[in-house]
Amino acid sequence: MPDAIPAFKQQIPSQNSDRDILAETPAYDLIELFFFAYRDFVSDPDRILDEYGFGRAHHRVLHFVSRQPGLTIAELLDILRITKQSLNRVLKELIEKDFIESRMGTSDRRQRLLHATPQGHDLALKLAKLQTRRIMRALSAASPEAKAAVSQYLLCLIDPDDREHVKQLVFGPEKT
Amino acid sequence: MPDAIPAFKQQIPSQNSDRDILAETPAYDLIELFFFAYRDFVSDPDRILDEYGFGRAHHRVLHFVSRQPGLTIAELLDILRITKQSLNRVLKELIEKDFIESRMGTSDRRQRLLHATPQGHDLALKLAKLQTRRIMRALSAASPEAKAAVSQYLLCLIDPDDREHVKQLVFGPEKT
DNA sequence: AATTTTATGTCAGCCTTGTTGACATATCTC
DNA sequence: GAGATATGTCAACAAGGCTGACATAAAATT
Repeated sequence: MPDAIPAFKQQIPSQNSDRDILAETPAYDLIELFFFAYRDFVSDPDRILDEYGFGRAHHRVLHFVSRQPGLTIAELLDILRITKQSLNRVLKELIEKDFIESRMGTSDRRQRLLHATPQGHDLALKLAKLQTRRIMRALSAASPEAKAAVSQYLLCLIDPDDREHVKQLVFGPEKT
Repeated sequence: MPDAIPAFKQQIPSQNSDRDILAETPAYDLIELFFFAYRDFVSDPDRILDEYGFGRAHHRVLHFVSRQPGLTIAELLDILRITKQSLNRVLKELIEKDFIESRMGTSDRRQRLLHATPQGHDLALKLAKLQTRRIMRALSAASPEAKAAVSQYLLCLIDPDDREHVKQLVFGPEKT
């Protein structure tokens, strides 16, 4: 992946006080904007999920299953970072209500390969479009390079150990 | 599709495909990156809060009270968008453990003006610095204009009705 | 002065979604 | 065949949301 242009990458090392201030002065603006943005970002889906008797936990599961047909339980647990008991509760409801189906693995028959049903895909898409509308509105108010900057920023907020994994999930397998 | 006002029904036909793609193709990358980034962003404070017997809810309350000494209950409820009962549960604990103190309002004695104690400010600052470290790491991997782009983006993700309010909270009262 | 509205506090109970621990089953691997 | 692995399930608990009802003091209105 393309690194930042070296000339822009570094700070001015001449003044230690600058570095200290950067390290020690809290970035209240970005901390708080992140909170408010996330608060509103998840509120759109919430309203619709309510109509189906689902919550945010159902949304996360449905989203990733819809995006990656054939996802296994273990992979899903790794993405969501919750316990299998927590996952199972919401997954069971999604299966019972016919939004997700669970097929036995072919190569390893212990695994469950999760797939969204047509109904499941519809709901997932509906919710994704809602959030996309909000995103597009925000991007359209910004510069053309904003999207790349925002993606890069969000990616680097993620724990370094996970970054490659997330990149694969989000942008698909590398073509190398 | 139901009737629309004819003149507004469609844009210039030549650009319809562009607009449709923008409106209809989900921005999966930004949706998912936002999820993963938020997941890790809140995980740093979580570890420390645990040592104090606090959770995320306590963090939010302490953060905004520490940032805005003299905040009232009503203002805090408006920021957090939770019920007073939910707020009261965590606020009571923060007051009992001497991280926040509640003073009677001077002009309106029904109000409670919330202030962080020295201990409260210390913890709030510690957590903010932790998150700032993550933010700075992410910004340093990006272009110099990234910070402005990210701020702008996050701000525009917020509900339009709230945007001015949040701007005031985050950037302070305008000098006009 | 009496009434109404507002800001806050509190009790009681419920829901969602996270947790831990223990145990069961089928299947794969060695 | 033995052990490891992927998943399912039961039970209990905790955090942090919610609603509804009711209480109090102080401000605002009439």
